[in-house]
Amino acid sequence: MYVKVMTDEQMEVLRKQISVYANICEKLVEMHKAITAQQDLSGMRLGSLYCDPLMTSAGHKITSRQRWTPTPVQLQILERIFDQGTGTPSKQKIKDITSELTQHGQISETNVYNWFQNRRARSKRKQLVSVPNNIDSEVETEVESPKEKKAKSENIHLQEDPDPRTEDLFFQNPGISSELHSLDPEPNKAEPAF
Amino acid sequence: MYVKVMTDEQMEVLRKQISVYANICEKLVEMHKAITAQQDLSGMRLGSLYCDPLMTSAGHKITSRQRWTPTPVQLQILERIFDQGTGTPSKQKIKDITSELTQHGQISETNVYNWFQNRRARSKRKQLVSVPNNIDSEVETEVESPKEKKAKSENIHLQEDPDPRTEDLFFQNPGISSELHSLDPEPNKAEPAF
DNA sequence: CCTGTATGAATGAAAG
DNA sequence: CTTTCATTCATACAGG
Repeated sequence: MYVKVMTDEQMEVLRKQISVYANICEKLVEMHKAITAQQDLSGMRLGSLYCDPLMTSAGHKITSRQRWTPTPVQLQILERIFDQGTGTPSKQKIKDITSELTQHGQISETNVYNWFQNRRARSKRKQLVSVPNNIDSEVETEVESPKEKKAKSENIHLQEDPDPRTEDLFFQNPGISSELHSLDPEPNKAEPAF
Repeated sequence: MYVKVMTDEQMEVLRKQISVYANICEKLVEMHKAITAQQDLSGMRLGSLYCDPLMTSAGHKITSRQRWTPTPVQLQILERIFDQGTGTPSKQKIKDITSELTQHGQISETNVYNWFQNRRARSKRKQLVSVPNNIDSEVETEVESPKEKKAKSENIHLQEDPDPRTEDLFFQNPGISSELHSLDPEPNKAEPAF
């Protein structure tokens, strides 16, 4: 049998794309309902399009669950390494750690990388909070870090985006498409009519 | 290297699912536009789904969003340019791009520059290969083939998930509502994978 | 069931 | 260019 080969990454991309669509649909339907609740729209039914092909009857989204969660063992090891002070376990180190942790459950280098990033960042934030010396007795939308050179309102470019026409924009491109092209090495049309 | 193998049928199913979503979304949007031609929907973002007008408390000015975020259109354009292979855009190029994008939302040259930097860097990191067989774990200066022939096994990592139900459903449910003509999921991108 | 919180992941910006 | 930091988004999970 002729088969195609995909990497896990590609699989993930596909899953995401579908997820995105599922999400949009959900949102649109919601919006639609809200709006039409007060209008007559009998003529505007969508037919049977309404629901989601990708949702199980349990209401569980198929596209969900993609988030890694460290097992207790892994977490323990990670914490230990983190505490060793070896700040940024760059590249090679990551690989080592990953392969070690792999024996205690599914994990990838990216996971490890992210974990350290987050661990570090949050550990830092924690400290800032625990230093109540600086008082901002006012509702500050943001805490000015005393030790960080917050080059804030400098050349940051905000974007309020009051733009209400977002709907149109959203569909012009599935976004992740750029990584999907190699999925179709088959000279056939993209959508063989069978 | 781990890869998943799909049959043509499975590929087809996936493609169809995406098509269906694309189609539904299109219709919903269309309908939505028709209905809300003059209604106020601002604040309802579809993209990230936050319907947050950013007016947190007592009219405290929205100090948030100090970070630029590309609008879908901008992103699309950027991706396209990126895919054209013309790596690091020159200074002049950046200017051009910026002015083009300006028409689709607030943006600065710095934003564009950063975007390309990041895009490239991350795209490169994508091809991390964690081949356990690959011993000789010396300094892995392994720069991969010029073209992406990566087979990274980056993916979703489930652990001893006692709840395996969703995983399998992914490829089933080919049937969805009727109407669906072939909507090409991703018509372009002729990047040679080789 | 719905709301709040912890935390994995994504990404713009900046440092090195 | 490569690596790191900061902020934000989204989700798993606990509590009401």
